[in-house]
Amino acid sequence: MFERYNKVQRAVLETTLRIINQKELQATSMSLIAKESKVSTGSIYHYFQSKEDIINELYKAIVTFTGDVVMKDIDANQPVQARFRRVWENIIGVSMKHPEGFQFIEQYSFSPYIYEESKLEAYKVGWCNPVEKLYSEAIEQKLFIDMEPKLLVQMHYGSIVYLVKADLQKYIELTEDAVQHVITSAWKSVLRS
Amino acid sequence: MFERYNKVQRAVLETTLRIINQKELQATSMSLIAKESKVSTGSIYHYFQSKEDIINELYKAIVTFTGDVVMKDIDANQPVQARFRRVWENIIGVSMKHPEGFQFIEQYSFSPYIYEESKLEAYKVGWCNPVEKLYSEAIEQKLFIDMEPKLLVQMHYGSIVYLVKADLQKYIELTEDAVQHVITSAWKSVLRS
Amino acid sequence: MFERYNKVQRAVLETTLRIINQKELQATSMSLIAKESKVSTGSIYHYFQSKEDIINELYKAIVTFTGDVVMKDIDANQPVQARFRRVWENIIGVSMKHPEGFQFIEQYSFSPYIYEESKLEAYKVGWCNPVEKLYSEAIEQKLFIDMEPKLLVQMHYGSIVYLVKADLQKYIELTEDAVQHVITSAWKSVLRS
Amino acid sequence: MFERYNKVQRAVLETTLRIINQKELQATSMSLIAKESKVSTGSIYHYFQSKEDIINELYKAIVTFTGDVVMKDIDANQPVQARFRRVWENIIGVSMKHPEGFQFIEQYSFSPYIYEESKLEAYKVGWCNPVEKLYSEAIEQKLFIDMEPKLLVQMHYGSIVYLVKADLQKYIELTEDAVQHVITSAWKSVLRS
DNA sequence: AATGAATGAGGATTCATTCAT
DNA sequence: GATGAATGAATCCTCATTCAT
Repeated sequence: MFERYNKVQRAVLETTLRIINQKELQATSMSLIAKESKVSTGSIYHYFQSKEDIINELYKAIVTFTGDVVMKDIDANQPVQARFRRVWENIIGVSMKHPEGFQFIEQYSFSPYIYEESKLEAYKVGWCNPVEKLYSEAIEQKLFIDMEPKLLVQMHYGSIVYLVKADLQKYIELTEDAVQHVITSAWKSVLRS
Repeated sequence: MFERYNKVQRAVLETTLRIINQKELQATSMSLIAKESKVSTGSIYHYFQSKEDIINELYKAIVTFTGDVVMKDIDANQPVQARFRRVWENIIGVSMKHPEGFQFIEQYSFSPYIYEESKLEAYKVGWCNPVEKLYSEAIEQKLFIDMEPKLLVQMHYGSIVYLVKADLQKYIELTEDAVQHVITSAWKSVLRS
Repeated sequence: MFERYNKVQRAVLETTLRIINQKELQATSMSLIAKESKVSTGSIYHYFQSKEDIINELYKAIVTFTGDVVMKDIDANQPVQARFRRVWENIIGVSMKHPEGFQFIEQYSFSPYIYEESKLEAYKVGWCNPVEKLYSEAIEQKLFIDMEPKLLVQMHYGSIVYLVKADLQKYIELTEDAVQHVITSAWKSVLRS
Repeated sequence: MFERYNKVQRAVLETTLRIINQKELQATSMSLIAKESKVSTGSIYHYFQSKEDIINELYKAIVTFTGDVVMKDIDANQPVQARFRRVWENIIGVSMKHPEGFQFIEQYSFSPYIYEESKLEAYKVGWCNPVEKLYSEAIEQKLFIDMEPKLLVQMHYGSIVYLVKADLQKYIELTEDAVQHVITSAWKSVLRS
């Protein structure tokens, strides 16, 4: 997840992600990060400008990683439906495989702690934009109802987020079978006629 | 929203909700709450056990209020589809009418700051349980696909949350027309056949 | 010296003045001030906005106090020479009687730690302005050479400062007799002819 | 100013002097010195024992330099008055030509940061001692009043310091003409009769 | 009941100094 | 000799909580 970073940065980012999921942002003190990552506070400040900087770097790294995973095996020559299934399978897959990353993004993507600039950068490298284009294509092909693609993507992503969250909280169990049903539901929900 | 509380408690809860939405949990200090609510810290601690207690009380109050509003005009004699529409209309309506309450619940419902006990209590008085029952009914009537009602409700609520959030962030515009389409989509997504 | 302040503020200001003279600004930490003044850091920050604020308050308090003492017994009806002697006697007197105040002003009146605003306020309440007026009077009466009064006052004050400093450092001994000679020297230095 | 030092030491001393004048001692960090002087912290610590050591070396270098400049063209055969004028002209001249050096000495000559040992060494190579001897000579010749030469020199140096400071702060303007008047004043102030 | 001054542990951050390369 | 990454004690300051009035 943090391949592009050096050893120290990676230790800090991994530790921060872990602690922030266990505890909370306000309980995630620099001294705790230092202790758990076995990197002195001084060194942390050598590699990061501030606590905010760590959080933002974490945010960008996770969004970039997720975007890559989600779009990796999407073949533009395949029919829309196949790509639709694959994209959502990938999003669900990466979310469940990396619950800490998923929860972090969930909790902090609307927080003032994340700079507007980070969000813009994230939008460029994330899966959101390509998926919106896929929806546009489906609308043009008269497959999907004629609504704002952004809106439809948010609607479907919201479903996914809440299902994965509920699964992580053990409120429901999101089996492989359920995942397939859910994607089918999403497909049906926006189908024309 | 806070009718069941006395004057002082109401002032504190209202102020806390306002500040926490403008700023953040960590920037919402007791002294700021005291100053803005014109209640001394001493008095705050007379009516609430701790800062956590205020947050939890807020959580329970909002969930209760929302549950009441959502279920108020639901008539068990009406057909499932009518109740389905009305429920989601109400949920969207109350969320958009009380954005601070909505955002607060969104941000803190998964936070360790909210005690497990508060969440259980919220479940009892919130709209979640009755809506799950409505879905059960629809499944029994062979209207809806045969999946765990909890799962379906989460799925639909996730859609709603993300659309309302996107609207509040001015990322999309959730018009009255769009709301109707969205509810139709939700209905279609779980319809049998 | 700090009559206009309350008990806590006085303890903090007195302690800060003492430490800053013994040590230095950079060695005068808030925790040391707290420990020595027996006021908790929290309380210090209740009465002062910041460390800078303490230093600036100290500055203004000392300048005000010194200004009052210096100008207290100056009678505008007395001849220029009598007032001249009395003013410089007072300045030397208060400087030697309150060496910590004197040294503090000496060390920090040119420091960026003292806000421009504090300096302006100090100028209004200090002895500098009235003494410059006395010099103007002496120049108008053709007693003193025709030079900028500000310049002459600086010149004389510099002498005094260095003599008091040298005395405090035990480099010289500034006896009562020496003081009288020094004032006579200052008088002679600017006398016309 | 730093001819007796090697290239690295010179870079460090020059940079430190510049920064310390712009900012302050506490804002003059080793890392800043390293960055601005383009000498690594490791190298700085190879040539200097500590930060204090740099400051003390700076102090000694400036005092030595100033002493040399002030006494360079003083001819013991000239009459006392000529030497008196020349000495003070030189002191004012070097102070105004090297304001950073002047301000540094001013600020730190009474600071605990400067070791007692540095001050003693400075006394040996500075202009203070020779000028005191000049004053002794004048007293012996019954030219000057019979007071401690050290005291008189401090008195006159104080005047100069305050005038130069006031000029640097743009509080007054110390023209060439004013300088001559000031020296005349100093001369008159200690003249017998 | 109400007040708000007082507390001090804990927060983020800096910086003189060391040391492996 | 030269480098600059690493260290961690110490910095200023905040804030949840208490308690005398």
